[in-house]
Amino acid sequence: MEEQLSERGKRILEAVIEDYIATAEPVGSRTLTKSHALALSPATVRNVMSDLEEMGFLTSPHTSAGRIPTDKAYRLYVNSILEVRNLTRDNREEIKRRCQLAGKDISEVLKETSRLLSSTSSYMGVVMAPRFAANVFRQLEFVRLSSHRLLAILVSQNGAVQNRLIETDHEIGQDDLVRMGNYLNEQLKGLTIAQVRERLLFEMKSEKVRYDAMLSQAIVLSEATLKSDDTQIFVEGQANILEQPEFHDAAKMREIFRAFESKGLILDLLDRAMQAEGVQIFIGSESHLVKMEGMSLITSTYMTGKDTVGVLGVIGPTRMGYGRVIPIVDYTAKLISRLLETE
Amino acid sequence: MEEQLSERGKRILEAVIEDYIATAEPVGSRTLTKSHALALSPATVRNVMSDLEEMGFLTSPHTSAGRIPTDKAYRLYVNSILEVRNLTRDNREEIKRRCQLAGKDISEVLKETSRLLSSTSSYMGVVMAPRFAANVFRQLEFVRLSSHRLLAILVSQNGAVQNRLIETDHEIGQDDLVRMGNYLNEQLKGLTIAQVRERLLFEMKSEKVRYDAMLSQAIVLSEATLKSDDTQIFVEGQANILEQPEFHDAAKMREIFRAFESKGLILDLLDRAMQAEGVQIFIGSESHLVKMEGMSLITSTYMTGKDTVGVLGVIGPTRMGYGRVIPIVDYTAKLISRLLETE
DNA sequence: ATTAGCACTCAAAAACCCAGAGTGCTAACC
DNA sequence: GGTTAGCACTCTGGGTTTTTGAGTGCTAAT
Repeated sequence: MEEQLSERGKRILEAVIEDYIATAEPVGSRTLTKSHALALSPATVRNVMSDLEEMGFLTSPHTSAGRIPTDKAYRLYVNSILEVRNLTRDNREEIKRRCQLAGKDISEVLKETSRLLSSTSSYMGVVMAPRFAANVFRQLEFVRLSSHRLLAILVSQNGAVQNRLIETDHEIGQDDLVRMGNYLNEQLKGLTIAQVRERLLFEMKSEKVRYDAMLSQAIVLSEATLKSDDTQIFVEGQANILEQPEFHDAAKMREIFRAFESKGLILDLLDRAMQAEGVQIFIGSESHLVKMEGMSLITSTYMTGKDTVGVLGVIGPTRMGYGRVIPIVDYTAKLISRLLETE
Repeated sequence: MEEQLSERGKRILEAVIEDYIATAEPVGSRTLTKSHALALSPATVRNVMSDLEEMGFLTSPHTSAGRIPTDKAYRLYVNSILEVRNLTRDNREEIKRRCQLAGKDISEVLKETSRLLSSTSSYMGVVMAPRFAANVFRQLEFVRLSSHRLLAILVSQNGAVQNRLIETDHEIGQDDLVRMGNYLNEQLKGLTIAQVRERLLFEMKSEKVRYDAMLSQAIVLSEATLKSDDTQIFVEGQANILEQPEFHDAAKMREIFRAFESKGLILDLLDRAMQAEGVQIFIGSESHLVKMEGMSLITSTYMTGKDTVGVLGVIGPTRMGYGRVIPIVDYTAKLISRLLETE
């Protein structure tokens, strides 16, 4: 059944996919012979297309329309037919220009990166901030806001900052805070955030801490700081998606927006993408998420030094310009990695 | 020309508005007499409606459709007809429950507030973070990330945090940073952020600093930290807007999303809303922004202590449930003010 | 002043028709 | 054999026409 795909079959499949990517319309034998210079008659093409349909690479929405590629076809396409174009110099320049971290908040940089991805690809950009837990602890700082309220600021090696408001039962003076801070910073130096957490839980039970009210207070506070590691995700350029003809229909639009409103869905996907290093492509139903039907995701991980710390990418319709977008994602990820290098 | 509106006229106008709010369909004399128990025949109602149209309170999209309220009508409605309902206990409880700042990032709290506004109103929630420049300086902290890169963390009185990555030319040691920090914190205590900035620019030129390389370095660094006060705005629940029948049409949807993509538009509006204290309502074209045609904005300022520091609200179609939404916005703003109190 | 009655209007929905793009099949062709 | 021309058939989308029904404005009666 699964007979080998002939060279000609491939060529025609490619042509169909490219036509469909360009027009978003089902493509028929006739149009195909015209737009692509295949030295074949429509009738022949029809036969081949019929075969491709049988093999599961094409479907027709109804009997007398043209045919559209299936997810399986896209998969084949990106795996073995597509040749990735190089980025133009302009593109590269623009990306470099807009990924500049000096003088900015780190999350601001990531948001800008997301915006950048969206505007250069003209689909949706998505960036997942470095997972905090995997980062290396750098410094913990307490700032007293009022008698019962203080602010904990946690800084990681690569410059990511998290802060938490903390309400305390007892009054705490500024000098207490400084002492606590010093103690903790000493203790926790060089650990990853996840390790820090373990350490704190462990210390909570130790003899020494048990008899020092202030220390135990400090531990409790920093524990509070660490829990709830809500990973930040930046999704930008949703309006771009609305431009795509396949989503012109209002109901579909709404569905998509609802889906992306809670970041949970994307988080799942990106988490999965982080398992492997480098560029990855999820096509439509491959993600096994119903909501992602008709959409593809191109991601790449980025790193600081040797550790994969995050992932970024582009979400668009399955019918997206893979050849154009893949290098954008790839290059951007590499650039971010370079920027985040701790030297 | 501008004759006085009769009592009956008001009653009917109210009925029209309420019907239109409920159905989003032009309302005719017949339907009106049925839904609202007016002891009048359709014909009479027609006459009155005709008068209202002449006075500019109603328009008809075409001759044989019902009528819809104009912006002017909404204005009259919210000013002198509408009676604001009280919040239900449930509503109040939910708002309280979800506005909880302990253990969270301050911007996380604001984002959640925005989400809350959107979900309780079922329109779009919007929150503008406290304008940083107006805040009172609390602490400035430098963290050394690597030999040429450091992180400046600026904390304001109410717990808002901004941080910036800074690249330096010369190498700077950790102890230098501590000394700089101490010096600056001493100097800048109690000033507003805006004043801090002025002060720094002034100090840059002073004799004392000119001859102390380290100090001048510190000044330059903190200047870098302060510039670009990008006010954060949180807009949530855009998908809610898509649910509204008046935006079912795809082109309109896209337009709205494009408009809100750059936060500039909203920023303008919110800035204006911040001029006056308390709840404010902008109806459709009143905002003089073409993009806001067909949309209304209900805002309220919130404060820490006696100072107005930010503004939050709900954006929806002009045809929105004012009576329901106004108290939501009002209550939320008050709650946030309470939470931000420095004690 | 109010209302019943009536002729008139208009947009939206339904019904209808037609052209065009596409298919599958068969038979001829190289 | 693979390829192609020819043909009958199918379906969708777009345009036109018809119908329907809610709504209006006016006039005349209450």
